Formats: sequence, structure tokens, C-alpha cells
Amino acid sequence: MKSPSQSRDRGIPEATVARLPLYLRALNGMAERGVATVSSEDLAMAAGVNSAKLRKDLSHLGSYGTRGVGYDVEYLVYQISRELGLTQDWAVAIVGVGNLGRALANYGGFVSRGFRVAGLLDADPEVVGDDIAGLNVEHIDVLEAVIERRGVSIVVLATPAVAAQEVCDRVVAAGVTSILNFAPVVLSVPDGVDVRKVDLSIELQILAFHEQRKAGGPLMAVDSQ
Amino acid sequence: MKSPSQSRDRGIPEATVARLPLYLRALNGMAERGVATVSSEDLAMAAGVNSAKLRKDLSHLGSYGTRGVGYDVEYLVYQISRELGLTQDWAVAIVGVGNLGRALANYGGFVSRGFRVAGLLDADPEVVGDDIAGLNVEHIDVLEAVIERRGVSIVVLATPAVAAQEVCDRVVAAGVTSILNFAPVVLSVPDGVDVRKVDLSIELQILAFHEQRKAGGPLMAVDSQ
DNA sequence: ATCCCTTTGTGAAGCGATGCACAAAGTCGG
DNA sequence: CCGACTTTGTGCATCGCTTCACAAAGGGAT
Ligand SMILES: NC(=O)c1ccc[n+]([C@@H]2O[C@H](COP(=O)([O-])OP(=O)(O)OC[C@H]3O[C@@H](n4cnc5c(N)ncnc54)[C@H](O)[C@@H]3O)[C@@H](O)[C@H]2O)c1
Ligand SMILES: NC(=O)c1ccc[n+]([C@@H]2O[C@H](COP(=O)([O-])OP(=O)(O)OC[C@H]3O[C@@H](n4cnc5c(N)ncnc54)[C@H](O)[C@@H]3O)[C@@H](O)[C@H]2O)c1
Repeated sequence: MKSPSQSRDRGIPEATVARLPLYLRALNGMAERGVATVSSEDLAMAAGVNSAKLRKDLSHLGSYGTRGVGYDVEYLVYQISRELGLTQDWAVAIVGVGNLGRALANYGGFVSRGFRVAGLLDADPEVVGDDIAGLNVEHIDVLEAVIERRGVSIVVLATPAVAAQEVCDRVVAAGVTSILNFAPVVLSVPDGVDVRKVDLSIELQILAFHEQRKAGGPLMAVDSQ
Repeated sequence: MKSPSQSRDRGIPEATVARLPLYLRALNGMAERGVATVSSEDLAMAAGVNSAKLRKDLSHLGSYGTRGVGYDVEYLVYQISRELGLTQDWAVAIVGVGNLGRALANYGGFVSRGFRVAGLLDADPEVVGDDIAGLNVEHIDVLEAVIERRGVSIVVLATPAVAAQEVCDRVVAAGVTSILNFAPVVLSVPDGVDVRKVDLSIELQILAFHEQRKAGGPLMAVDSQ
């Protein structure tokens, strides 16, 4: 039973949260092209979703549209940004500066909006000291100090699988509660810690499953992004 | 036992398909450690899911367990591999050999199981001709020839966002129906083409949302992987 | 002020996924 | 061969998300 707390309904569905960045990206593109207002139909098209779903998603944030007109692009950009917490700056540390870690460090795309790479850490003495994208790679020994001093609140894990849980335990102990994990392991974390994983291998296997099915029978329902 | 009859249950839920690679990874680890059989409880623990869910997932493939005992690890590895289409070899082409494309090409993890990088393609003359992980980077002009001659059925897109849709159109026209997209754009494809996307920026934004909420109010439900 | 047109916001139905709980099916010791 | 024990496979209630469909709300023309 839920109590009828008439206060602010901060219960935004997880599925909605996952789509807000998509809307935001589409809206930013429109703002750049000078579009002032957009209908749910057009925005849904740009984001690749159903328009009713888009309207319901946005309704969770509030009533920011105008009936008969649509949504003000800039205003909506601001509202979604605020809801996602992008109006503040997030310090991110990347642990494991190998092939993938380097690519991430060099990637300008996420630094641009709200996220700032505040630390690169690795265990390999060969790697420590390297300069990558203007940052010096530090030794994993100073992990806790880096997290604390630079206010790191999100850690990206790009170490080999065997090291991931150990590093995870350390960053959690240091107070981090948001982790993006690229290592192919199921991390075990205490309640209150958020782990999201990106797993290339799983994605390929899912594609292979559907590909095999297409080759087999003529009955299929595909696509989804 | 179950005979490979013609009446296979092809209606495996998408959510189940997405978890099979997780089970497979856990099972492979157990097989390496010499574990012969495993209960749904233990396997679920290793994969980080509910045991009832695991049993229901596996029941979609058939009745491969033994009541009172559990599942034979090697047999289950084979069955899941077969279901996912990993008993055959998949030729993968990577288009866009920049920071990310290089990391992917150098990554041994997915080449090991069923997937083989059969081509690296880029538009930049500076990059074309480079040798990466034993493969020569070819010019995007020969995309169609590479796909056709080497039987490429899965394409990994790692080009800048602006080029993604154009390259996508070409690979689809060349007959590819499975695409893994790293570019931050919503690809538009015809029915029957599977697109999966990996979007670092979206993952970070979702983490930021929850992080902000944690800092704000004391009412939260977190974690999920 | 009134009418018409467009588009939002949402009630409600539909659909698939989740997790509990247990009967059925198997093992194993005696 | 039996009876205690273990673990699977699944019926069922529930939950959350999606989609349809439409009343309500606003803008603009006359
Ligand atoms: N490269 C890819 O395309 C790719 C794709 C999918 C998944 N992954 C996964 O991402 C992770 C990184 O992949 P990669 O290709 O960059 O591997 P890599 O071996 O090139 O890099 C790993 C880095 O982590 C460092 N490291 C090892 N132990 C450490 C520790 N305890 N603390 C800090 N740093 C440590 C190593 O020194 C190395 O620099 C792996 O788990 C891999 O499975 C990579
Ligand atoms: N690097 C990351 O960590 C990261 C993370 C998330 C998303 N992404 C996305 O992945 C994509 C690649 O990122 P990156 O950092 O490797 O970029 P990059 O600029 O280093 O590499 C892109 C490569 O694509 C090539 N290219 C451009 N147009 C092409 C075309 N028409 N056909 C073939 N090749 C073409 C370029 O020559 C270049 O080598 C981008 O869309 C980026 O937004 C990258």
C-alpha cells in the first residue's frame, strides 16, 4: 500500500528516465537549427518513439506543453536537463586506461555536456604518467584521494574483468554510488549503489540470435534500437 | 531426453534472449573451474538474477534440467550457445576506425566466441592502410565488396554521428540486417533490420539522474545492472 | 464572442515480464 | 522398494510499460 502523500511525485518511471536523454539530444539538434517549438509528433519521430509515449514521458516532468501548439524547444531542453541533473557538473574518473579507457578519455562527446573527466587511473607502471587528452594517468594507489579531493561522483570501470570487482569495492568504500561498468562481470554492490553496464559481447550475441532466426524461419518481428 | 523435433518453440521473449549471454558467461566460468552441475539457485546468483526467472528463461529452450540435481553445465553451455547461434562463426565488419573503432578491433574478448572481425573500413586516407590487430584498414569505397565477399552479416558502426545514417543505408543496401551502432543518432532502417545501440552518453545521464535524486531526497530505490 | 482547428494530457485497456508458491519429478540412503 | 529430501518447471497473481482514443485546452480567424 502506498501512502497518499500529496507531495511532489518524484516517481518517474525508469523507462522514461532512459528515454529523456534521447529527447534531449533531439531537442538540442532542433535548437541548433533554430526551431522554436515542436509538436509531440515531430519530436517523437526525431527520437524514434511513439508520440503517445513521448507525451506521457514528458507529463511526468510537468505540463510544459501548450495545447494546439506544442513544446517550446529551449524551455523543454532546460526542464529535461534539470531533471536529469545536467545543470550541474559531474566529475568522472576512468579506471583502467587500456584500449577502451583511452578511447573514452579521448572522446569529446560526453565531456561537452555536464560530465568532466577528473581523473585517469591505472595499475600498470608503463601507463601511469602518460598524458591522455590533457590528463595525466595516475596510479591506482591514489584512487581514494582522487575521488575525495576532486569530488568524483561517477566512476567508469574499464579494467580487465578480473580486477573490476576489487576496484568496484574500493570506489564504493570511497563513497561513490554511481558506476558505469565496461568489464564483462556482474558486479556485486551494496544497496544504494547504482551500476550500469555496457557489454559489447552481449549486444553481439543478441544480434546473432536474431540473425540466426532470420536465416531459419520466415516469421519474425525485429528492430527496437 | 528431448528430440530435436521440428516444433521448436521459436517464441523466446526478448527479455530472456538478453539474459542468455549472461547465463552463458557464468556457465563458461563454472566449466573452466571444473563444475559439473549447477542448481538454478547458484547459477542465478552468479548471473545476478532471480532464480525463478532463470528457470523460466531456461524453460523456453527446453527441459534441460534434472529435478533434485540441477543443470549439467557443459550441456547447458551447448544448448544456450546453439540457441544464440554461437555454434557458427559470424563475420563482423567495423566501420569507422577512430578511437573507439581501434579499441574494438584490438579487443580480444568477442573475437574469442563466435565472432570474427572480417573487415575494418574508414574514409580517412590517413587511416586507410594501417594495420590494426593484424587487419588492414580498407577504404569505405570497398564496403559492399567486403561485405559480400567475406560474408559479413553484422556491422559495427563507429563513425561520427553525421556519417552513421549514410553508412547504415549502404550496409543495409548491401544486405546486412544486423547493426551495432555506437554513434549517438537514431538510425532509420527498414523492417527486418535489427539495430542495437550502445550509448555511453545516455548511460551517464541516467546515472546522473539517480545521483541527483540520492543527493536530494531520502526516498529511493536503486541498482539494477 | 464564437467557431474551428490543432495538439496536449490522461483514463483505460492491452501486453509482456516478474516473482511467488507448489506440485511433479527426480535422487539417494537405508 | 520406500520414504525423505532436493530442485525443477509452471500456473497464477501482479506489476510496470505501451498504446489507443478522446475530452480538454489553447490559438487564430472572422
Ligand atoms: N576494448 C573493447 O573494445 C572492449 C569492448 C567491450 C568490453 N571491454 C572490456 O573493457 C575492459 C577494458 O578493455 P581494454 O580493451 O581496454 O583492456 P586493456 O587490457 O587494454 O586495458 C585494461 C587496463 O586496465 C589496467 N588495469 C588492470 N588492473 C587494474 C587495476 N586493478 N586497477 C587499475 N587499472 C588496472 C591495465 O593496466 C590496462 O591498462 C575489459 O574488461 C574488457 O573486457 C573492452
Ligand atoms: N570514443 C568513445 O569513447 C565513444 C564513446 C561513445 C560514443 N562514441 C561514438 O562513437 C563514434 C566514434 O567515436 P570515435 O571517438 O572513435 O571518433 P573518431 O573521430 O576518433 O573516429 C571516427 C572514425 O570514423 C571515420 N569516418 C568518418 N566518416 C566516415 C565514413 N563516412 N565512412 C567510414 N568511416 C568514416 C573517421 O575517419 C574516423 O577514423 C562517434 O559517433 C562517437 O560519438 C565514441
